[in-house]
Amino acid sequence: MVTMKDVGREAGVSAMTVSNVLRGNNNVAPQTAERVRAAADKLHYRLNTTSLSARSLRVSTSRNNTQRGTIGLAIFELDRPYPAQLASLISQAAEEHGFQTVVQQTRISESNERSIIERVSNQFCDGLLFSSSRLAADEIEQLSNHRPTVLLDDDRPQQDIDTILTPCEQGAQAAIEYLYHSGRRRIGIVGEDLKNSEFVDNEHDVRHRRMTGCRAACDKLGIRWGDIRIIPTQWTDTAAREAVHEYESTIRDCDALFCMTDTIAFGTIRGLKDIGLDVPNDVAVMGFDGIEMGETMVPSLTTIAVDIKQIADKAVDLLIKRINDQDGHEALPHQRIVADFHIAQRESA
Amino acid sequence: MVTMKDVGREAGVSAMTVSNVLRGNNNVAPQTAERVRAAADKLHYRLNTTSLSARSLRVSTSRNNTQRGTIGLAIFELDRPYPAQLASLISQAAEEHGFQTVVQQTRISESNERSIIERVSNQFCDGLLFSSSRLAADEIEQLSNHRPTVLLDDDRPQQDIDTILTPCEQGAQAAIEYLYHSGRRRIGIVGEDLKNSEFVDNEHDVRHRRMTGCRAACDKLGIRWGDIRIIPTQWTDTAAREAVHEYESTIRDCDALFCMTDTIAFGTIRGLKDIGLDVPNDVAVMGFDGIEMGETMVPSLTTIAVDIKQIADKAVDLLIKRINDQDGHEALPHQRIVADFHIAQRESA
DNA sequence: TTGAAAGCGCTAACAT
DNA sequence: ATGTTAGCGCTTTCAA
Repeated sequence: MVTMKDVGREAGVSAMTVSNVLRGNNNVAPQTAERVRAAADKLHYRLNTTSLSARSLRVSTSRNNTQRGTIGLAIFELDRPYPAQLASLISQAAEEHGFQTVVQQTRISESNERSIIERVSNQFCDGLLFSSSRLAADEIEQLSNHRPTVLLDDDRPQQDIDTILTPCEQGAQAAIEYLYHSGRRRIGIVGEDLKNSEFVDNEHDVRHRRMTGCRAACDKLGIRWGDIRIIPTQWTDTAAREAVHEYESTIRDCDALFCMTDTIAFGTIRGLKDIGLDVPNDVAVMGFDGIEMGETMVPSLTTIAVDIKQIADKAVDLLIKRINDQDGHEALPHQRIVADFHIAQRESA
Repeated sequence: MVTMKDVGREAGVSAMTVSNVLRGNNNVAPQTAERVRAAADKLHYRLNTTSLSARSLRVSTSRNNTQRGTIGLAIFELDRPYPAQLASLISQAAEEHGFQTVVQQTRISESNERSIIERVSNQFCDGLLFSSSRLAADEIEQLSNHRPTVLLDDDRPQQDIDTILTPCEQGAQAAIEYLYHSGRRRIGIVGEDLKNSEFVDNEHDVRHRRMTGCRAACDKLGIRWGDIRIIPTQWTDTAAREAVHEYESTIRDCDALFCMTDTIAFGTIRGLKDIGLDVPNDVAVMGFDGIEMGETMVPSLTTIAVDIKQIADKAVDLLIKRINDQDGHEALPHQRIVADFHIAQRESA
């Protein structure tokens, strides 16, 4: 690495003069400055910014105004539409505040999450955004050395921490009611995943919360919960498609299916086509999330369209507030925000 | 800011002992270590990594044994299937080598890319993966302080740098030939984007390379290039759908459409449905990329299925080799690798 | 098992 | 106009 000392030696001046020249201080003789610039150029000198910050921590000079922060986002999957869209929107929201976002994939593994915090977030992020974390809030608190943190869709009752939630109960309830009011009476739910109980470790899980909404709808509408058909599947399109095949007889008994995510709905519609059922004539299909793809697909997807941009914006706003108020002067109480949604009424239901 | 000195004072030891405890060096008495940890916790101590790197620039010894590396991936969009899948696979490949991946979205903006390198990658990444970069290789080289870098899908002829490419020419040629050999004679191409020429600044652009493949196929098959219909559109599903509407008369003149990406094909199929054309009976549709969604959609998408996993694996392998051989002892020549593909023959063509 | 000293690259403050 | 000194928070080295 080429240092200012090296450049100084080449130009026959001290490192200090090099520093002055390179920062445009006008207390250097023009011809000296020219010599220094030539030397820097020749040696391919680059300012080492890390050493800069060591000083600027205390000094907080002009340079600190330009240097903005970094947000770490830990998300369970990068290659599914919902988390991908969320990550993209968060990245943009942060950018508008002058923050850079670094995204990391957890694959819903605790050890991955630990590694992310310890090896990356902890090293250089000013704040953390954790989507569907497996870690308890106090462990995050510990591992992250008390960095500002906002959780996404983690509704476990924990000690003070900010969290932003998708409207699981409300949305699921609205979906069932929508199907019912459009005249459907033999309703099925695709997406409970009892086989995969390792991921369902508490009743505050997204899955459970959506199920709770379904039950609430049934109670309200006077449907016996036992009459609802449940089609279990993992939360991917291919698994959902296979589930439709596997549970064909159950499916054929339904005139409407509520899928716990849009991705599941996507696979479900494909599965229905495979077994010769028409959407929405034979079976109405409804999703949950409101991913962009739902509008383009054939048939277009009626769904609980969560305001994903709102989630991104609020998460970033809140996190940046926490970052700027590290010492808790303002003592904003910890928030629990539930995002808005609307029913995107399209072709599939 | 709380420093090691502060923690040391609290625990009644020197800063050095604090450093040893916090890095897990086992040359500290257990009860002393415990006291130090308690003090650090109490004071909410945070390691200041900026000062770290100043030293480790030169030293890079023990840190590297225990701590594995970090790869920075800069990618143009997070919420489109192809880049999302690529990012996910790269992240997994890196994980298998014990590397953590941090993903950042460039939105194809030069200033974003600069900011990513300067503010993040440069600070703590051992190597960089740049997908469809707008920056010239030598600028990356400069900005990154000569960190190991592998480019993805950037075929500009540049001074020595590794690059991994999608098989644009070969794949596009194969697509046109496939359509021709299945009996289609009125072929259209969806996805040239002449309006958006700011992004087409050189003939080594992915767009141009795919077009080149199409021309090669025409030459080989004896089709006059002028007979090929071109439907311009931006590379998103919604834009493609609108393009179908806008160019309806051109479209109705076609019996086959080659779309420059799967996402475009997705929107195109929707657009065709809108104007009452059946896929594949009225119009065959073929895509390019091989994203997973293509298999599930209705109709399932015949496409040039690029071996995305291969791209991810090779990129990560190569980058890690470069990282481990920083001083160029082995002098592996710079690579230009073109990924494999196959034709995924499905319903749409 | 512990800590003192030196120094990483850079710059503010103070000489010369 | 130029250079010297000191010190940012941390770690390596080496002495106690």
